[in-house]
Amino acid sequence: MKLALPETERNRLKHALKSRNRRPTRQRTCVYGVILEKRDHPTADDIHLRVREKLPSISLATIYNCLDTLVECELVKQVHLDRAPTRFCPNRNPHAHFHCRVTGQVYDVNLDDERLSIIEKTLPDGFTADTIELSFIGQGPKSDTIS
Amino acid sequence: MKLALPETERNRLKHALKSRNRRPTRQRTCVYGVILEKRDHPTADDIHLRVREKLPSISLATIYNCLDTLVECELVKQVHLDRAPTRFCPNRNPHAHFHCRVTGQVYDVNLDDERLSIIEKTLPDGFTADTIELSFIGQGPKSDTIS
DNA sequence: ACAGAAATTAGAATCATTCCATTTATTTCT
DNA sequence: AGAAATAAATGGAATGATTCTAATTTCTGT
Repeated sequence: MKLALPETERNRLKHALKSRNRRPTRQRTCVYGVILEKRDHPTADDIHLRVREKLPSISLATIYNCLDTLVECELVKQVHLDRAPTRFCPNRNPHAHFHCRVTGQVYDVNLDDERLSIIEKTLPDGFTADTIELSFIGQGPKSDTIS
Repeated sequence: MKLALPETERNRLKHALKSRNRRPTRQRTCVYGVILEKRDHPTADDIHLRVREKLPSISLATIYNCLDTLVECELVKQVHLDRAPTRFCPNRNPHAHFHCRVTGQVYDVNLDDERLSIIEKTLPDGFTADTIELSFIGQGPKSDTIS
């Protein structure tokens, strides 16, 4: 069973888990590997399908459990778009998301410190945010129509 | 049955509906009134409870229908926080949301044009957004602890 | 190898939301 | 105004992502 998880990432996972007294199980490693492999913001279901190619008997509940753990460990972020199924993203840098109405694709949009601090300054006195979620909805570049 | 919906708002509703060939029903008027009355970002369920004080036999399905219509008419915006129940907001100006972890309260945060355009410029070429969603999660001012 | 703790599993339960078929209200036409 | 046509409201069933539960399996430390 090849997990194809690069050394760096495998170590990151191990350390993040160990520091929280969680075990690096086959399932967790594989779920993390799948998320890193194709960074297209898959849903839990997508991930389930992909992981099953490597661990055919893994259950959806386990996928959810693993994802919860990875999110706790801050290795993976959840992406919420309306009330559509949660998507998962291994990009650990500050970034926004762009949702294309036409293709349904989700893109990461890098957020530089400059802009980030401008956005933060929007908050009135007395408010402190530990998380900022920014998303754009519109038309992406691959959605050009022919007509 | 007092609907307590100010003239301006009542007209806004009528016009918005008429322009889309939708009818200004008692239920729609009342739902809109309730949302304007207490701007605390209620859920569909909250709204159901409040509207029932005026229209005791209104069904939850109708609340959802009315809300859909109001959203279509751009009189009301949906606010999504993780996968928690959708909340509704009659603030039609560009604004962000702040979610307090401690109290669960949701606040509107005004977004000036300046900042808005800076945020928009984050998008790479080829992307055009018609909607921007910005939310902050953290501690609000009323959540001070005593300890 | 053993005891205790942590993870995985299948399936049931939850719950916001949507769908459906029917009834009721509103508008339009004459 | 009254009838026909259209839109909306209604209750209940259905959906579907996610969470929970109880039982089994797998680790870890001794």
